[in-house]
Amino acid sequence: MDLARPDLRPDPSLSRAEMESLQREIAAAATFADDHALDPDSVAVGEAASLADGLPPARSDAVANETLPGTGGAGDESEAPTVVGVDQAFLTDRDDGRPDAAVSAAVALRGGSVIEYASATTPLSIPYIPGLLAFREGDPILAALDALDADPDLLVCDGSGRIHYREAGLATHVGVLRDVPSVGVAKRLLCGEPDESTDERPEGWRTPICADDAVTTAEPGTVIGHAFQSRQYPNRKRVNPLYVSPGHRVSAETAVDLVAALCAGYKLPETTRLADAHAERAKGDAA
DNA sequence: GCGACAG
DNA sequence: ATCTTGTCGC
Repeated sequence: MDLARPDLRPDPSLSRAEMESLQREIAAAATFADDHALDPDSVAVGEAASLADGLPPARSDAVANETLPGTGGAGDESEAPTVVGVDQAFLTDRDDGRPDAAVSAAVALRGGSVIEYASATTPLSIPYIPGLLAFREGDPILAALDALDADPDLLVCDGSGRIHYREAGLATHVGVLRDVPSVGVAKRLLCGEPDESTDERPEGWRTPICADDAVTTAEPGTVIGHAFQSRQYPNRKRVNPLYVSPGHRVSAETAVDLVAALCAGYKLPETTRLADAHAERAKGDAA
């Protein structure tokens, strides 16, 4: 599976206490600061993909991904970073409470357009438990990333990163195991407290999420993410904000700037919309 | 015991 | 997350 930190890979038979302990190690190994200075402008998506008539085709981008013989290879500044969105759908046996499987999708974007789709189907180990989501969805996500040829400069995960009881949400978990910059985008708040009320805020508005008593590994008041109003209707009922947090190697501020740049008129960033749609397609193909 | 709890 | 119909508004 090519993990950057194989020592932190969860054993399938961990107890709950062991999973929580591993999360503290993962959080300790995580960096909640910008080290490679990903520029939000370089990942910006101009126009939203229209999911109405199917997913957009993956643009062939083999040349840009190739290392030319005799050339340096690393870090071509003229090329836009590869941003990979991951999401999953689940298969349930209709018959009698049979165990289900996760269908994970990874979609790679460069310069605002899709360059590759990948997916993987993985048996599920544990049920959903708040705070332990990464132990259910982590391996399936890694499997989808393994199926991807492109190598990510940034991962966008469906769920929290640092906004987590032990600062080790799904985005942090995956980011640390692969040692790749990552951000978490959640539709609901797991823990922490918004600085200001999130009611009826205009598009583009944001406020810090500060650690509260539920966050056991951080001083109360530590900024662990942001609420971000990515979308708002002019005349209609309110839209809930997104909860954006650093996964790994990204600061809270940059995380929300990156997600803002990846939004193109919908509540969810394009990476998430496309990964969600691809997971549904793959699920349908399986069934 | 009660409340809170990503996907 | 998943199971599902209609409904409102741009």
